[in-house]
Amino acid sequence: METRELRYFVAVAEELHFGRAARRLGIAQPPLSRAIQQLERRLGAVLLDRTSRTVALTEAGSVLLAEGRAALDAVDAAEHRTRRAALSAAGRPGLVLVAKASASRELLAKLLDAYAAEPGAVPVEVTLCGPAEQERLLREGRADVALLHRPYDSTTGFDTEELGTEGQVVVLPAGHPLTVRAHVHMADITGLPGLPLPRWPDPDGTYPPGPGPQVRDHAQLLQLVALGRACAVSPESCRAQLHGDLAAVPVLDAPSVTTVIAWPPHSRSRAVADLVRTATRLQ
Amino acid sequence: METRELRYFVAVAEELHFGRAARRLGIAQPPLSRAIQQLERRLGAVLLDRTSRTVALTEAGSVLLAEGRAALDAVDAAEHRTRRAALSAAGRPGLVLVAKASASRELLAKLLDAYAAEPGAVPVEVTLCGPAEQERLLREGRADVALLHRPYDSTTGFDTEELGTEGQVVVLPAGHPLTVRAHVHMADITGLPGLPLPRWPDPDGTYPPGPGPQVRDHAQLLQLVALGRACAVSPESCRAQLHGDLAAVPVLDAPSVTTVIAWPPHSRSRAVADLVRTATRLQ
DNA sequence: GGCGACGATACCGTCCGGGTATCGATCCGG
DNA sequence: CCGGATCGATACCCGGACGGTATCGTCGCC
Repeated sequence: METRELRYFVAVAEELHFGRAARRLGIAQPPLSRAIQQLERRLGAVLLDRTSRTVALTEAGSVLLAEGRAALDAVDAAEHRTRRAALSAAGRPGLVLVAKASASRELLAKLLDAYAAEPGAVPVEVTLCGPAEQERLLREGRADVALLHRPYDSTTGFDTEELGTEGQVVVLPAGHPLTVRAHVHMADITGLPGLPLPRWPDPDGTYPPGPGPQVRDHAQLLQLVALGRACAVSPESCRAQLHGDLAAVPVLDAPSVTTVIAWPPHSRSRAVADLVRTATRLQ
Repeated sequence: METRELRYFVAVAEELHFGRAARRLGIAQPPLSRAIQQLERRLGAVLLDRTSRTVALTEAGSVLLAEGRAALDAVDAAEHRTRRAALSAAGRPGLVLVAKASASRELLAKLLDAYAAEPGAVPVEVTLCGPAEQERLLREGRADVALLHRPYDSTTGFDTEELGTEGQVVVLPAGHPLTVRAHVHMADITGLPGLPLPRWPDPDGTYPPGPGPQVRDHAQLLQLVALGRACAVSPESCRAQLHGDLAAVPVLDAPSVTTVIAWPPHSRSRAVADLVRTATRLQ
């Protein structure tokens, strides 16, 4: 199977419309129809049920959609990592580490300092981004390592090492009645009048339906909490980032959050291995 | 990047010889040279240092070799899984489970029975193979789930659930002086006169140098032990497979072995999920 | 210094991927 | 019930990319 065929199929499977898919791919519709037919013939499988009005995925088709996306990601990753390897041979950027903007600044600083002190350390570029984006960057080979937070981030398909576990706190506007409590339970804060929990985007960038404000990152969220429009359940370490308008109370029954360092398997890079080793030795 | 280019590059990178690589690919040498040049131009990276006498991988080249192999595996996997999905829609084979021939028959039987009793269970085909082969089958999409043994098998890039941990025993010919002991340590059995530990093949099928007989599977190994030509350190559960000529003694300081069930990430199959859930509920 | 091995280059034919035009089927409005 | 619109499939044509053969340039080696 050629990646071209895969790209074509994925486009059609996502659009469920040959015309739109062809436009997205920048080709005409007839060659696309032909390519899909050829692919089906070669695989000996019907991938799409099509009438002249509708296109639907078959069982085999949805398997190929999922697997094909992963395969295309792997090919893209190979390309990006090769380019990056060529550049870093010619000079600068050694490693790209991606972390959520809300990640513990303390842990990150400690890690970078400790690694920089290692013999043979290479320059580390830090990319901060919203949640869910990290996974994509790592999968596509635009980053070498990521700091992820289980159970919120999926570590599926990556190698990981645990760096530490912490409980969670609820972040509230200063002066909220609950802030006098030594601790609370989840039941105390779900459905708090006027302070809904926020909605985070799904991996595809859309928001699940329901109440609560839509947020993209932690700074936005804290802003909303300070404005009295939301409350937030976050790892304890976020307390270091709270200012006077905000208060935090431990939530006893919230799932604890594990910070992990994650990297793509097949990574043969000594730099990644060194960084991971440094990270695991931190505590 | 097209998979054709990747396949070409991987062939050259493995052979380090354009002529041989071309023969392996079934094409002539000039088109291969051209294809590699094109790839290098498109990537903007030198992948191979070549003189008219030698070919060597650059840094970027070895990155592309590792990443490219993984990407090609992913593409092959997509193809195989799609074919299998199309077949299973048309009838039989539901899941392929791959286990080492030496795996605990007891656990395997329990798992298969329990899963078969689940509502909506599909037929499970069991493939037994030597160690290291499982990883390949799973990665290439020829199998859906595997029973692996940490730390011997690499679970890199797979999702896993632990099924249980057990200690190890040393398997000796019946009547050997050590068999009267209640337990031993590793130091007692390394360098045992006339009873070396065997050598297992590396993932590429070759054997590491050193003393000790070469073995491919557990049955071979037990045969050798019974013949008094080797001793073996194995998980406790192998005791169920020992006959009169063999004896087992616990090894206190051998690393304990964890049996895990592993499956490829992106697996959206309900059958795999059911089987895994069944497995984790076993104990 | 000449021979042999090997990768690069030159040149050519063919097949395949992509384009335009059109068909056939289905849905929808009147 | 009919005509237009929409959408995927088919027919046909063209250009470029891929593969093959012949040959060159270079390097190592006897």
